[in-house]
Amino acid sequence: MSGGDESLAEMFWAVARRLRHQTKRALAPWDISPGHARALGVLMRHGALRPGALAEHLRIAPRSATEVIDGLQERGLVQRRPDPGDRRATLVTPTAEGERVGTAIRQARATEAERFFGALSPDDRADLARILRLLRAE
Amino acid sequence: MSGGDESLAEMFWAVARRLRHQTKRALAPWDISPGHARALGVLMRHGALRPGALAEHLRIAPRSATEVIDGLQERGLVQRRPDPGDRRATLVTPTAEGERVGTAIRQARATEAERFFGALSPDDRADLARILRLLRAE
DNA sequence: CCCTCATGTTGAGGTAACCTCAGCATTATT
DNA sequence: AATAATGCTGAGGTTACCTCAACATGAGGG
Repeated sequence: MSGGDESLAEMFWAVARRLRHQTKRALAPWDISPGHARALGVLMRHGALRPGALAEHLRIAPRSATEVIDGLQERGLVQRRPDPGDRRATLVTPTAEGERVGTAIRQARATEAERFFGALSPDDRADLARILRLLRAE
Repeated sequence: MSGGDESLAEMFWAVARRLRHQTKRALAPWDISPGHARALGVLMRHGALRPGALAEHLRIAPRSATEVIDGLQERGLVQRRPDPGDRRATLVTPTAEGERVGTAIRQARATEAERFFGALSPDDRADLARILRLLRAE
């Protein structure tokens, strides 16, 4: 029983590593780090966010969001503009280029995920989804 | 179809995060980083390793193994001694304290994994194990 | 109205975990 | 022997985070 569980965790991490490498490969064409891609994704879903709010979504310190935004801005993927409602604050939005890249990344990721989990039968996928939901919820 | 897969990946990462936090909690009593714990585990399984071999097991650069070993040595968990068969080389082994801590960590981790995956029915665990094996193998 | 306190962002500086490259001591090959 | 390969580590760099303090602005109480 407990031996079985130990190897469940091990197998889980082995799969996680494979999935991580694969997503990294999927990102390679854009030469963007997973962290930056994640931030861009959040910004695309929300449209405009203050650095502090972005930090919350990414679960990093506000100061660290500043750096992520700096990086994306250098690449021309996002822009800062003053928040019209609060002159302390800044709003960050994807640029047109950012939208383009973000969309392409989302699609590439979906394709890679399809390839990854496509190895499973539809039944297995359904089982996996159900079990993951259980493990996530708790 | 592809939508289902996208969220499979998302769910997978959500579970991974939960599992990671939990293992970190399990490690807290020993105030040791996941990386150090992993290295100690490898050393316990192999008995004595050269830094280079440890690096291979951990999939890091040889130079980085030196640093991991430095850290474990400072805490008194491992020791270096010259390789009797090759005077260029060094052998790294857990100290008595290292064995003690390593064993305790292994047990704590097994207990935590039990708690984590214990939420599943035996059937679900079997399904998960089978599916993870498929995803890992490929 | 003004004073204090809270909030939002960022500069300065730090840490952990990795990396490469070069140097030194050895061992292996020719 | 001389040359090449191997094993470790010093020096120094990168990335992705962190905390703490400064500064500007906003909000509430007297």
